[in-house]
Amino acid sequence: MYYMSGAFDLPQIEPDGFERADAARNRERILRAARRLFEERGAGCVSMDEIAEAAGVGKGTLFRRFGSRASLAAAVLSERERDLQEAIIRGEPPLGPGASACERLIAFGEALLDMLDSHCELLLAAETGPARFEHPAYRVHRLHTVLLLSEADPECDSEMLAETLLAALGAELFIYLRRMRGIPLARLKEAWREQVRRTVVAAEPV
Amino acid sequence: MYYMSGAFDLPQIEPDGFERADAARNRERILRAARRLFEERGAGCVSMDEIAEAAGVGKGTLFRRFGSRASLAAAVLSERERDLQEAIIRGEPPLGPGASACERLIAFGEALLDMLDSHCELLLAAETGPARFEHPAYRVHRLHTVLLLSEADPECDSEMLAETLLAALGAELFIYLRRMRGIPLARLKEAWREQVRRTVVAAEPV
DNA sequence: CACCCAATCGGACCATGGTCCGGTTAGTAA
DNA sequence: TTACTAACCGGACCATGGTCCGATTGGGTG
Repeated sequence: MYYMSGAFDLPQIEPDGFERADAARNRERILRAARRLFEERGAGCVSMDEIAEAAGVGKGTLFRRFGSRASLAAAVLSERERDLQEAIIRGEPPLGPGASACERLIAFGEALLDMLDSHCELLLAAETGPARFEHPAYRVHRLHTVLLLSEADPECDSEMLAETLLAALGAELFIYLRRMRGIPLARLKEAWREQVRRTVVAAEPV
Repeated sequence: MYYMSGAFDLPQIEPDGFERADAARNRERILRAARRLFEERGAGCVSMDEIAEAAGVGKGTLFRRFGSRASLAAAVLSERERDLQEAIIRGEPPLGPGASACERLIAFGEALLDMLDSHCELLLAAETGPARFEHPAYRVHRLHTVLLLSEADPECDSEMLAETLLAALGAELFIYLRRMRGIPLARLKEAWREQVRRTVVAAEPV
């Protein structure tokens, strides 16, 4: 297992690990309200004011706890993200350990595409702003990809290749291809498989 | 030459090709003011109100002519874009016709990276919003990539591969890698070369 | 229980991208 | 030159993400 366990939580602003009772209560309220509204009406059609009101909380509180809209969306997604990370670290092959690096990378991308398929709006909301690439979730995806690429080809510039490969799994592109172009999920997956296969196979020829 | 000449202009809203004298004058004013302000202070630090004021024009006019901030940024970039398209269509190899598909694709990406290096903020501004992938400039880049990929490997799903390859040249990722991670332009170019080489070479082995 | 202070709360406030519509004007036709 | 109209103009207006700071309160301390 290459990762240090516990390093992948998706923390909010919890500097010292202590949280006052009212703060904790409000955080839960906000998350519940956000989850509900996002699901009911689509993440793109819910304003922060609405979430604050639905949570029975002031706007200031909302933003102090979660910092930004993107960050709130990420927090709402964190359960799903945790599941994915769990499957990557300790799950069955091909997503988890045991399969070849190429197979694992393909499975990882497909899992991400599945997640996009069911939560694309939320992911899109989470992917706005320059902090995107510094977010713990993205870091994990990147690290995972880098390690798999290095395993497949120790010579390659895995850090860069990981970055360019992951760019293909962005929510904006996904939504465009699926919604505006009507491309089926299966074709996106096939394209990912092909892309990974070519990127990796060129190093370790069949 | 695969493209129909003249199809690559980056038109604003010019429904019937006629433009009243005052309208034309204002459009020029706006473009000049935008170009100047963007250059002076960076595209990220100029608001639409400021541009309107600098152009001596009302906000309504600004938005009617250019539709959105992204669109205005694209319009300001259109000269550069036109040069690039010219070089692709009629320029010297390896960017223009005459080189192999792989070489041309590499040269194309490097040209785009150069453009990003000198106008990343403007490109970032132009790449916001869902209309991004429908913009004439992006369409041209996509078409060019698709055709080169098909040429290199007629069997591949060139439409999808083009989309995923181009995702690696997005302004957001570029800015993150260069500014926050401090990665030199040369390394980004090398990564692009490698990515293209692997994608294409897997089809037509050396 | 009384006190205290740091953390928290919440709503007024701000900046900005984008919309709307009543008033104005460029071009045309007589 | 005049009259007419479609297009254009511009600034008031709106929605929304995000900030600020005075008032409040949780919870440890004596």
